[in-house]
Amino acid sequence: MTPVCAPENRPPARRDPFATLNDAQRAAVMHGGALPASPLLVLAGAGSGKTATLAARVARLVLDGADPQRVLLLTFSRRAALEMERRVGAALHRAIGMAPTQKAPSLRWCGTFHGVGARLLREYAARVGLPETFTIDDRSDSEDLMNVVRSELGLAESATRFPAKATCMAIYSRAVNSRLGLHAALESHFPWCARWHDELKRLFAAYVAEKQRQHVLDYDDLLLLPWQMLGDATLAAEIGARFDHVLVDEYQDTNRLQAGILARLKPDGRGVTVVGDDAQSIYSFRAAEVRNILDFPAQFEPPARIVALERNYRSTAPILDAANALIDAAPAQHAKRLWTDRASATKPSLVWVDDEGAQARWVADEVLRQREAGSALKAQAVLFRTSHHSAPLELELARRDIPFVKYGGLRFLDAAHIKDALALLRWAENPRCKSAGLRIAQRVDGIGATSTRRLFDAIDGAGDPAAVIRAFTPPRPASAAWREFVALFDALRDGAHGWPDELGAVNRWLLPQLARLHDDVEQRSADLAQLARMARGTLSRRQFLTDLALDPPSATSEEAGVPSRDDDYLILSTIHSAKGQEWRSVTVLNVVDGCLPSDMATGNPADIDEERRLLYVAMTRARDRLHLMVPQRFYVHNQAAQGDRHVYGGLSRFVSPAMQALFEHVTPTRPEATLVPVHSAGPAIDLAAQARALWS
DNA sequence: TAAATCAAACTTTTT
DNA sequence: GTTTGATTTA
Repeated sequence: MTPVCAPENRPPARRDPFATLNDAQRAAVMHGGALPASPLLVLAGAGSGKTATLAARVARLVLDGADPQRVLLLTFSRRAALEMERRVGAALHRAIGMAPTQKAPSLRWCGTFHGVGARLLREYAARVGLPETFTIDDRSDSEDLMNVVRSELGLAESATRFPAKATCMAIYSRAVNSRLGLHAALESHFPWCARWHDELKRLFAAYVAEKQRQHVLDYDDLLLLPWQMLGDATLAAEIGARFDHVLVDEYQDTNRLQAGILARLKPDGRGVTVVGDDAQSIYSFRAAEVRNILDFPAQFEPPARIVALERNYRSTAPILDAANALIDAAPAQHAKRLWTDRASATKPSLVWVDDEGAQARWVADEVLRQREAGSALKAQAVLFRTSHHSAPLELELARRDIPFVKYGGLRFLDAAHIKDALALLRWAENPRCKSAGLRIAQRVDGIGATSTRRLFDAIDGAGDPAAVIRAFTPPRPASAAWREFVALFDALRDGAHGWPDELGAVNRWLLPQLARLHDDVEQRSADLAQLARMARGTLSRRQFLTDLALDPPSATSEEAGVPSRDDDYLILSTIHSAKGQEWRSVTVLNVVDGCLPSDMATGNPADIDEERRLLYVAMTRARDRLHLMVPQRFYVHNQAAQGDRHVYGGLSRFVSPAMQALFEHVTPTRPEATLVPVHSAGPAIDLAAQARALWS
């Protein structure tokens, strides 16, 4: 974690929690004095104490009399929000000299744009014509709904293939979040779908109508609707006046819609602080717009003040040199240069291994070596571009009994049985919700697609959807099973079991259905029990569903296992999920062309630049040790055209010869001599020619 | 006629 | 391992 006390290790002064800040940090913290100040942009390089500075600024504002209830703090993830709240609390404790047991004033408005958006929409629902009981569809629910509408409009049967549901959703989302509209979204990011413009427009209109009919919001609505709400001058003034200070973290990863919300909330920028680093912008696939941070200062008259945090407290000089060399090759943006005084004789290493198997073995060896040398597993992380890149390593770790926790990729909530349980709750909460209903109805033994369609045709026209569900006559063979389901549904509607006990009833009903459909009921049953445990801390079904939709558990085993708190485990994470974190030792897998940059992202120069920043983010997570792994050969699964095959990638194009010189080169000795060096000269004998000669 | 069952394809990154 | 499409079964 980035230290609040700078490395000089001065004892923290009791009444001045800011004594340890460096000059730039202090400037950011003190900017503007007590009243809402002119806008401020803090350019915070990797490891420059960004979180500490932002937390200190909030603490300073509160000490100077700001009302914590009137501070809006927007973060990128719920995890970052919690961390920020903790740090602000700690800084206040130190400043006021509170006992550690005393609670610091809590920040009521600290969360993600989506989370805060959902909250505002609930509060203002009545005034903007929204049903107060709306539920939130996650991305896969939205895709399912898009698929339903797509079929209803007959687009699935087009002579030439119409974009798949996920693509349709991506286009819709891009059009909304970029605020550029359908035409521009297609031109810039989906040119191969541009000829479907008119059909897509029709599809999206129907999709929106369907959401409204179902009292359902998707992720994009949580930004779009607040933005539209703030388009009303009266509401904008009223809501804007509720906040004296608005601070936004990770501003480089906001999209135009989010920037629009900020602008409508605080048109003159008074009291606004944004923090970020354009070199770490890695979310453009989610329509994040680097221009937000680049153009921020000039939005205002006079322009916003810029403070750059350039001193890196995290990494050793050789690691930082390598990272700087990498990012220097990127098109110049906000100019800044990270420096550190953490000298070290240890260069980062480039580790050349034969293939992914050798990579997994080497990493496991190295992890154990470092642990023997006194570095806890938790202080070490292995990062990778895509979730499945860690699969061989996970096997190797399991084989050697090395515990690990994986962040990113497939989530707990993505498992089919967990979705079933949540869909059941969601359907009880909102019987109009089709993505939930379609899923659940078909879990009932004897109910399939046709019966479900008939059911929803009836629901669509009805005033009381729950009554339709109760009165529905299923096909004869399914009637007993349906009665059983309706009994559960009614109990959930009436709150007969109470919250969170009703999850027990849900699981009792669901398990037999799962047993019928899958054969690994044990694990699924354990997952459902885990879900029930997670529900314990929540107040109501609605809150539980909202929380989970907006803040899914980020690690596959974060909530799953029962690893006691002091257990030591290795961290595995996608680079995206590693944002904002740091470890003593970082190993990056598959630093080869095709993985980094991903072959999915080699389309245009902007995509390549983003892949470079991704590697930059990965490298700058390291404090003392950094290893970039270069398997000479790696396996590609299930390619549409050729099936599984090996690919000879070679070192990532981002690691230029000049940059390579900044690394130690490690070539583990090979156990056997059967491995073919990739860069050997031409073959001395030509077996292929001999084989051909047999038939000529 | 509808549901269950079986075979085949598909997996970037995430609020 | 899940989702989709095709075939078999009630």
